[in-house]
Amino acid sequence: MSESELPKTYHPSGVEKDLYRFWEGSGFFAPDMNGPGSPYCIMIPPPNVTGSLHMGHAFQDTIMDALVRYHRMKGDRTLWQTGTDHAGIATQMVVERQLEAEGKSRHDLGREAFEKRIWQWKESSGGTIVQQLRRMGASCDWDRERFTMDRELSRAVTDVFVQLYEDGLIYRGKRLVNWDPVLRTAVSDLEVLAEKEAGHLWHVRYPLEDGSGHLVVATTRPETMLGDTAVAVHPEDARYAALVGRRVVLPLTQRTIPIIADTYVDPEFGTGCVKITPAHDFNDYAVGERHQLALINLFAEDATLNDNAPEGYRGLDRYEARKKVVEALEALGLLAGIEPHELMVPRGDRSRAVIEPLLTDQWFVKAGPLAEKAIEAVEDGRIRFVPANWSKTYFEWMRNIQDWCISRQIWWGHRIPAWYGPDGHIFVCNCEETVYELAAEHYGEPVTLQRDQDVLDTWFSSALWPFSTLGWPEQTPELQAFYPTNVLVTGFDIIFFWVARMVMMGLEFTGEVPFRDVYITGLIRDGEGNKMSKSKGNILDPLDLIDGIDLESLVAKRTRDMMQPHLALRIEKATRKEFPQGIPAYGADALRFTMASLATQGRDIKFDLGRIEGYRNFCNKLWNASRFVLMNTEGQINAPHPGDCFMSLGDRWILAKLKRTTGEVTRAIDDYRFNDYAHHVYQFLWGIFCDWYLEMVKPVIYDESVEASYKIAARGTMLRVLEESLRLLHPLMPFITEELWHRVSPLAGCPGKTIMLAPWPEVVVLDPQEEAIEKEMDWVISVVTMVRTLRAELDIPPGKPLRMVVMAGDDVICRLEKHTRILSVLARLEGWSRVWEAPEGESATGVLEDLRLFIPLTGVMDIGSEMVRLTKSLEKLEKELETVEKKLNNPSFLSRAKPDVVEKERGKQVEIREKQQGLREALGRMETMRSVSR
RNA sequence: GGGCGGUUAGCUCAGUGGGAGAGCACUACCUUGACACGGUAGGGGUCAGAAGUUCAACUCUUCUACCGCCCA
Repeated sequence: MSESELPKTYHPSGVEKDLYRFWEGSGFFAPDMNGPGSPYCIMIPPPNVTGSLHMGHAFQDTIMDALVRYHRMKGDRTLWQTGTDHAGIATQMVVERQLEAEGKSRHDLGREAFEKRIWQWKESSGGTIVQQLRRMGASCDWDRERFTMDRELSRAVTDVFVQLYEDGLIYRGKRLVNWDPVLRTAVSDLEVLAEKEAGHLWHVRYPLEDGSGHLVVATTRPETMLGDTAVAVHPEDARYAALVGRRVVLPLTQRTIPIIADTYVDPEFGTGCVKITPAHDFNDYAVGERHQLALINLFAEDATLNDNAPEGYRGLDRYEARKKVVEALEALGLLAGIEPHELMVPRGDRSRAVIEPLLTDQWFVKAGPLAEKAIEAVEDGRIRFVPANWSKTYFEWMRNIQDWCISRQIWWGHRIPAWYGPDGHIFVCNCEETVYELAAEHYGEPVTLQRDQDVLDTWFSSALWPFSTLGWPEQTPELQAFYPTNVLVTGFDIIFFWVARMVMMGLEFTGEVPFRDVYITGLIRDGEGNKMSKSKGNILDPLDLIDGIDLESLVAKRTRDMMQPHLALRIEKATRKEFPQGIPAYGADALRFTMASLATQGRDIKFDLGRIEGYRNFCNKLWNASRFVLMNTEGQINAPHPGDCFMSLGDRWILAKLKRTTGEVTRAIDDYRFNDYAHHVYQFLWGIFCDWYLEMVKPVIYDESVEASYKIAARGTMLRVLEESLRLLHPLMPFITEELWHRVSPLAGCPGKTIMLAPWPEVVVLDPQEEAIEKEMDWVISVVTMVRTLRAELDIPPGKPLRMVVMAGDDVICRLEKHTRILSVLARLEGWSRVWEAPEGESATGVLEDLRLFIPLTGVMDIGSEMVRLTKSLEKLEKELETVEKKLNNPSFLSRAKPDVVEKERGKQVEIREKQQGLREALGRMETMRSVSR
């Protein structure tokens, strides 16, 4: 729709999808590898392939896209590398659930068929999130999309594993790890969430071996007592000092165990006497190591009791066993008491199962040496956290880093490149054929090898993402150009999981940091500040904000597939109350702008629907402003670069303001201050361009008596300013700016295929002349505002034209003469005349510096209300004067404060006094008038 | 227990060593030829509390209260 008029309201749904197709189809997202610009690269934190877009993604993707679009416009060779993560456990669970629905398990299929099935699933349903990303307007280079299980990336994973193994940084060992008994795999400590839950504290009597009495131990897990190998007390606990070194009989078993002293015990907690179960508790494990205690592993991999437990307990689930142990103790009279107790329960972040510390053979990355280099990189500033405070969190974790358990007992993921010989000898190799040769060499004859069944933690491959996606280990042109990348945008919740590990791996394998800046975003919460979660039913789907959704669909969506169906009713009720009309379609631009405007550093975000509505309105405002500009310029002569002599003060002023805004906006983006970016561009377009400039233009282009050259200059200016501000806004609101730019840019004399590749406006400092213009216009605006205020406060109909009488010096009169047209139109004045004394009759009075302004209102004015108004103003001024004079009467202030500050206060004093003077005179006249009329 | 952060207008939040800001909400008026998803004007805050540094503190320091997050 080129020549036809724009509709009165902006409808994002009508343009977004087409524009995105146009961009993607035209290849605008790809970097020009041979271009002259400096490289700029952002790696997307690869979303989980099973995932769908949530508010956190929408937030981070907005920021990344804004940065990328900005740099692309600046002429940088810009790459936004995208892709997805294979999400081992999550993906396996999705497909297993599908199988379950068919009445099958993955074991029925077998490993190979199961993996094939996952690939099939990935091809058909794995792309949800990348399609949703497109709806956000994300300008990633889709041609370079990667998946962590791609052959090239898998090769990088294997190479890294082999090298770390050869360098002694990966080892296999039997250690206590976090075990998920439902998924039956090890998980890393980061994948375990400790949650407060209600439980009990059982007090159990352990009889002394010599029958001379008993100790009472307190435990939250009585079933593990079957694996106790000691009882511990604090070495300085006088109550038990005499008992250390003696033995107790472990109830329900035939064993006796020692009483040991260890500072780990908190004498204040419980009885000050604790049981030590080294195979089932991380702290006890450490105690056991210090005291060379035996490890008795009680659990099978599904957390049922194994043969190390006494007969009668074997095969029981851990909670059944707990019940039975407690009953048995009670029967023996060994249960001293039970009290309610709140404890931290470790749960798997995927399965929600209670995690069990379990002794198993696993692969580990020795993190210490890697962490040292990673700490240095942040210390010496090669990597910078934004906000800087996050570096503390990073250091804290890095300095207390634990070895990383990287093996998982699942099927979906990168298979560990390790083989076992007949005698258990380990061969690690990046090539299956070579490993047999190695083994043959080792044993002196060909042997059969058993490949390790485990796969690697998904985060292992994610840690390589910044370079594996660019082709590493090959030295590709992409790797040369784009690594190290410029900035990583991510949430604080994965600093440990991902950021820290990327730094370690990046430094180890490329010798370089993976990124320069790490911009850490807050968490998006709901309007009340709660985390958004399915079970709370307070999730907002970014796509629903873009497209809108009716109430019934929203309710259905929020209550679908509930883990706890009883919550559904409550969620439905809350949803109906919060969104009685459903959610209107706000469009991607409004959502993005909202995200940016809320993106203040170092703070979580309560998502406020009022904001997105406001920014939808902003879109509409921009749309209509453009509509106005187009209506008045299409088919007209519009000088693209208007000759100076025909430009009005308004024209020069808006250009100066645009210049200032360009500087502010550019600085804001460079500093990752997206809220400032949003604010400045919003303020400029709405508060300055629409509210003042376009209103100033109207009299010029509508008034037939105005000479054509001035009209041309005004039209040219408004086109130029609109065109340039569309470019300033484009990184945040790509769709509407593109749509408008296609119409505006040809008229502005700078047509192009896309605003995406139009140049970013140049930052230039304002010259003194422009600053003077700003001041001049500020004054005009003050006069207009003063008249409007008088009109409003004295209840004069806004449409009624007024005559203004002024009393002022020649220079002010001269100024007024210069700006008569603007003043008359914007303040709705019929005209004005000069006087040398305040007019006699009834009139409203305003004072601006040395300008006295009177609006004669004979017979119309309510003298009483004018007196109230004047008195109020005077009271306010009196207070202001008081604070100013307090300072000026303080000798220390005069001597110690900076001269310009003192000068400023003096100026204020003069200004206030002038104004007081004028208002007092006016008040005096009112009083006279009132007494006369009586 | 250790670490980090927050407390500013009714709500959501910026801000800074020298005259308290925005958006939304609110009040009054307005179908003015871009826009009622609009216009004009306006009301509203002892900047959590206390002490200190300073000529000057919402801003810097210390303490207290409350709220939140991470780690143990």
